[in-house]
Formats: sequence, structure tokens, C-alpha cells
Amino acid sequence: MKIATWNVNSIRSRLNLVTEWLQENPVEVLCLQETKVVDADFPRSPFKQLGYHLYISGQKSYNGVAIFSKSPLQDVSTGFSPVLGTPATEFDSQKRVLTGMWGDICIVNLYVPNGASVGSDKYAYKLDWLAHLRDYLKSLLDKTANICICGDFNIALEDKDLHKIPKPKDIMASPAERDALRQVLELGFADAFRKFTDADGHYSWWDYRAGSFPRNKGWRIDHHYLTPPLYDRAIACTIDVAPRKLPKPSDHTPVILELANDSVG
DNA sequence: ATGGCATCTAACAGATGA
Repeated sequence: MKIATWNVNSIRSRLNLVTEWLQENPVEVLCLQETKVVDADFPRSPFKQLGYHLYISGQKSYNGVAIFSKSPLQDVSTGFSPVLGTPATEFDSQKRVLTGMWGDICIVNLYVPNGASVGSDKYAYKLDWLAHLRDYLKSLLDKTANICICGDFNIALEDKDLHKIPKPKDIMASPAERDALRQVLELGFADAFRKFTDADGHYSWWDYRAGSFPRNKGWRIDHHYLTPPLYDRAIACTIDVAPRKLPKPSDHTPVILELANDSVG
């Protein structure tokens, strides 16, 4: 059983790419980020025809998350406020969080803020958002032991997760961003991808500019983080670079987690 | 190297992304 994550940079611009990828890769669950469309205009029918249930939280122009699932999800919610209450509502105007129960697994689909540049207002927002994410997940952990958080984290946690040695002011690799993410992970999450390899050179995002992809000047910023029961069940985590090679690609490419079947089935 | 490119919009230039 496979759970994939893919920042598609506009679901409408990537409609054919995503449907064709799903035909080749009929994953049980696909978490999408940067759908960039209001729910009313989301192109539902191509994915329903492929047998998916659709859960969508979109907004105009920016952000937007969605989950496609072969089987229905339960207890689907959007944003932080269903768990954290009104103090978190200010964060929920940007559609970045979509959570649902897939059997006994809680799937949290995230589009972490980009942060613009170190020291900017958006950078402060990103750090604040990650602190709220920590509180959100801490509460979820009171309810369920099986949590898979996945999505576009806009953070490369270690230097081997990007093509160069980052400077402290490099967005997505700055010390404060990494610390904020580590504080989230310290709740009890582990990187599924790093269960299988310590090697560098594996990336999920390449800048459109300056020939970054053919030069493999990329970053690994799309992740699956798992609680211990799920981490134990992980049998593969792979990055599929094929869609990045096609015409009109997203700047991100899919990452696929494979879990062993639960003993319950 | 603040470029390079791609997406969106009561668009046709400017904001945003990472």
C-alpha cells in the first residue's frame, strides 16, 4: 500500500501529467499541494474516473491541498483550528493542512509556508506556523498512534538533502527553520526516506531556472514523517523523477511511501 | 550573481514561489 505526495504547482496546469502518472502509479493515497484553485473549480471528474475519492481544501491563486484516496477517508478536517481552536484560525485562511483517517492511519497532508527570505515577515510566519504545527500534532498524538505527515515542507533538514553546502541565510536550510522542524519531529516522527538510504544526491524539487534539473541542483524538501508503528511498517520510500523530465512539469516530483500491509488487513 | 522560469490574476505587470 502506497502513500504518495506531490506538489503539483497548479492542478489545472498539471491535469494531464497527474492523471497519466496515476494510471501508471495507482497509489492508494495521493497527497497534493499547491493546487491553486478554489474547490468549486477543482477538476474532479478525471480523478473520480480513476477510482479515487477526493478531499479538497483550496483557495484562489495560492496554496491549496488535496487528498485522493482509493478508499474513503474518515474524520476529514482542514487547518489547525479544528484541533487547536480559535487561536489558530488566523493560520487557516491559507489552505495548507488537510487531515483524514485512512483506516487506522491518520494522514496529515501539509504545505508548509515557503518563507520567502530569512528575516522577512513570511519567514517569521513560517516559523510561527511550524510552532503551531507542533502543537497540532501533539494533540493528534493523544488520539492516535499511527500518524503519517507528508507534503511539501519547504525545508531540507540536513546538508545532504541539497546540492550545495547551504549558507545560514539560505531559505529552506536556515538553522531556525531546521530547528523548528526538528522540534516537530521530536514529538516522535522519523523520516521514512532516511530509513532506506543515507546517501546524498536524492532530491524532490529543482528550480525551474538555470537548468537546475539537468544539472541535478536540487533539494529534498518533500517528506513523509512517521510515528514508530508506521515507521516499522515502511518497506520503501522512493522519489520518482520521471514526471520532472516531461514537458511542462511541476518543479516538484512525487515521493512514494510503501507500507507493509497491517496484520489486521 | 537578485539572474534564471513558471503560475496566477476583475491579468497584459506584478506578486509569489523556493
